[in-house]
Amino acid sequence: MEPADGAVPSARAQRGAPPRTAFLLAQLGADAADRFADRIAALGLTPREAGAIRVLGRRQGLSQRELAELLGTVPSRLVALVDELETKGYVLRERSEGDRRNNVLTLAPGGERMLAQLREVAQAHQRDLLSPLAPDEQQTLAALLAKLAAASDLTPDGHPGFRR
Amino acid sequence: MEPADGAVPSARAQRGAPPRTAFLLAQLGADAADRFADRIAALGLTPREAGAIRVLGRRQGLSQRELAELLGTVPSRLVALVDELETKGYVLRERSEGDRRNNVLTLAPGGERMLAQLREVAQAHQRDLLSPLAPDEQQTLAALLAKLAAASDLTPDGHPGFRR
DNA sequence: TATTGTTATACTCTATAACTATA
DNA sequence: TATAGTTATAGAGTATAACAATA
Repeated sequence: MEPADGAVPSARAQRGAPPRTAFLLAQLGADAADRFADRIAALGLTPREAGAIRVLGRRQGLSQRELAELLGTVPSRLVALVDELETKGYVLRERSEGDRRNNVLTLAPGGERMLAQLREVAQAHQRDLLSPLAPDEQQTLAALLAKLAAASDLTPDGHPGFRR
Repeated sequence: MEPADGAVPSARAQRGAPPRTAFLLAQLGADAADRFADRIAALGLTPREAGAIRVLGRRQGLSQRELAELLGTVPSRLVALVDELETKGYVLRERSEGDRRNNVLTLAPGGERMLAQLREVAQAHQRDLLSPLAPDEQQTLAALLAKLAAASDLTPDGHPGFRR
């Protein structure tokens, strides 16, 4: 009862997934996050820092509260994070002119360069991660994961396993 | 090679997965782990406790060092964990007669009952998690994840996202 | 001397809530 | 009074290494 290798013998298409599939998903997801964390550690970044840079690359001018919301964290935790990114030259933090209580966060030139490096690292990471699968299998997996994500209420920017 | 439902236009089968697939895997895996943690919290268990019970259900008589190894953690962290499981009546901790330095860990009757409950919870969890997918899609996903897991060096008992 | 379980210490995270400055 | 950012404090979690018992 375990050919399950070639995938989807249509005879038992009714059955759904074998018992440990949700466990596997969690295990592989955590492993993927760990491996990505290792890669960006070589760039001197934590997963959270990388996440902040990635978000700011798409939406410049956020306030710290807005960024905290998008990252799924709390404003007070952003202080040290932005401090660090600022001293590293990746992020600019300026007082808003309209409402001087707000900070306006933008990517510094160094942040843009780091973002480009991050994209390359992410690409290499994904290539290695999915290399056991053939290209068409990779596309199938991507489509199925996208379907699951669409059905859940995960935000595109939201934290993945950014707990490290 | 079947068009796996709505996905995989075979014209671009060469291309592999779209850019954010590894990110999605990490995000969905973390979400799955969180949701499972919520469910077993209703049973009064942490993910780590559930993992220990699950492992002991398959391999009775482990020492604390062996269990630590299987769970991917450190012996000193097992002390409080086993203390808790013992007082809850799920695990028995006895001195080994052969080598009195070792503890022999087994599931108490209450632990067997809890294991049965855990299996039901895991089943419901997976059913809900994968419900956005049709049964044949679920099987396809399971096969692809299994292929990835086989290619990596993840142990069957190893910690998934058991960090909570 | 080496190993198992245990304990103790220090260190890192995190959450929570005060505090300031603006509005 | 309310809000954005900051700071402070306390709490949980973890790693590391010292320790006692046994081999």
